[in-house]
Amino acid sequence: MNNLEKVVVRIPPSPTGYFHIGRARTALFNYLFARKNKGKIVFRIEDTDKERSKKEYEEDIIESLEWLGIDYDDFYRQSERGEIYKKYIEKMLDNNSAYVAEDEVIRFKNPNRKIKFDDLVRGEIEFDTSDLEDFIVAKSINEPLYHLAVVVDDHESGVTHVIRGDDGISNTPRQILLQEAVGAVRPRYAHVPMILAPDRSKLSARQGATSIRDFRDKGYLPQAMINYLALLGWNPGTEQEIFTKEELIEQFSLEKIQKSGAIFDEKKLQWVNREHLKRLPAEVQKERQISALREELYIKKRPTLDVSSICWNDISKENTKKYLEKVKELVGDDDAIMKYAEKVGKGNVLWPLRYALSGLEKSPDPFTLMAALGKDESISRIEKAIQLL
RNA sequence: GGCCUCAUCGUCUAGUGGUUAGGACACGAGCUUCUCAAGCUCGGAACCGGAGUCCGAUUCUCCGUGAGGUCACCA
Repeated sequence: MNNLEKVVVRIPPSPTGYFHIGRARTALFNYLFARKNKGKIVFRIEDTDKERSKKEYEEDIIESLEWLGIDYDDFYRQSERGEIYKKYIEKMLDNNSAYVAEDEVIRFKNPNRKIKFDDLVRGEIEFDTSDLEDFIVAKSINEPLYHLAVVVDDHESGVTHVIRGDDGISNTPRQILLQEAVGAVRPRYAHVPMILAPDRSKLSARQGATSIRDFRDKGYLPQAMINYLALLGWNPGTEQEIFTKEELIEQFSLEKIQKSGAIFDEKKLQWVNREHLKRLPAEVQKERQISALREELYIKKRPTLDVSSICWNDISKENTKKYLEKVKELVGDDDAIMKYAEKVGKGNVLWPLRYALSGLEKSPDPFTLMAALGKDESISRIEKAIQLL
């Protein structure tokens, strides 16, 4: 790449399913690379297959990209570009690089030669295309197939870098052949490894959450999602693990992309998410925590308390009862409760209070619990504990 | 099966022709009167195998093995 060339990348999903994390990560790498190099991003919907393409999926892809914060500069659908493909098919028929076979489909005339290309993440890769048959480029003059549509669109959009999943490696020689047949410039290729399921098999919907919307629905932060996705198969060469989007753009480079596939680990995603949560303003954190808490079982349904767990350490039942009665009167005034707790011993008051509210040895702090439960329910739970004592 | 690609802790990874092979997540242990599903400290845990090159290979080469991808009128 020389300095005069403007980088153009593409994000080309096919609307045949919900936007999954593998495609999202490839989209992210394209995004980071383009933004880092002040380039352009073309977002195109590959919907040449009319049977399998659905509007619902297209909408999901658009929403998911927006949620992740991956924006783009140009947008189009292949289904709206029939005239353009037609022009190229005619050209190929004219220059004899394609022909109409007996079965009426349009086939590419394979020149059967060796194709070598320099992959930006894997180095030199060579194929012998005599292993391939005369593959079909269009069902008819008005119905182009994948390989042709990709080559034409990349050419027309001036794409300079094709950054895609490594399942595209074996498609590359075919596409290079087509580029030569229609007189298109060959873009630079970068094949990134795939995201794998825990058993190292291909990720599929059967293995649980795999689409971006699943993670959005679970409450993950978009900034945590792109942070974690970026780290799967790429690293900055330093020990930094938590990044803002701007930092990712700043530090991204294709050279640091890994060659082998990576297993998606939700545990680590959870950790990255917590780290991003900590960086949010305190009020926002509190609000999020409270609304997440309301979904918890022990908040929805009153827990059963174990009498022996109510008192803190060796504090007597009588004293604990006294503390809880005082706190009961103060519910609604967190500062007053805290002041009281500091006066008579924080653990003496806060442990039984927290336990009365949650019924758990470990839980969020009592003030957050009260906020999630509301004043009335908090008071009844405290009363219940007092009764037991 | 043909072709292509890949191979460091359980997972994500750093790294080098000579290192106590580093970090993070997860896991285990311990500590902590409690705004405790947290925090802190400590710990166990890896260079797929075999040849070759070399004074010396985890690192370079070759061969195995394993894994993945791809071989559609899908993309």
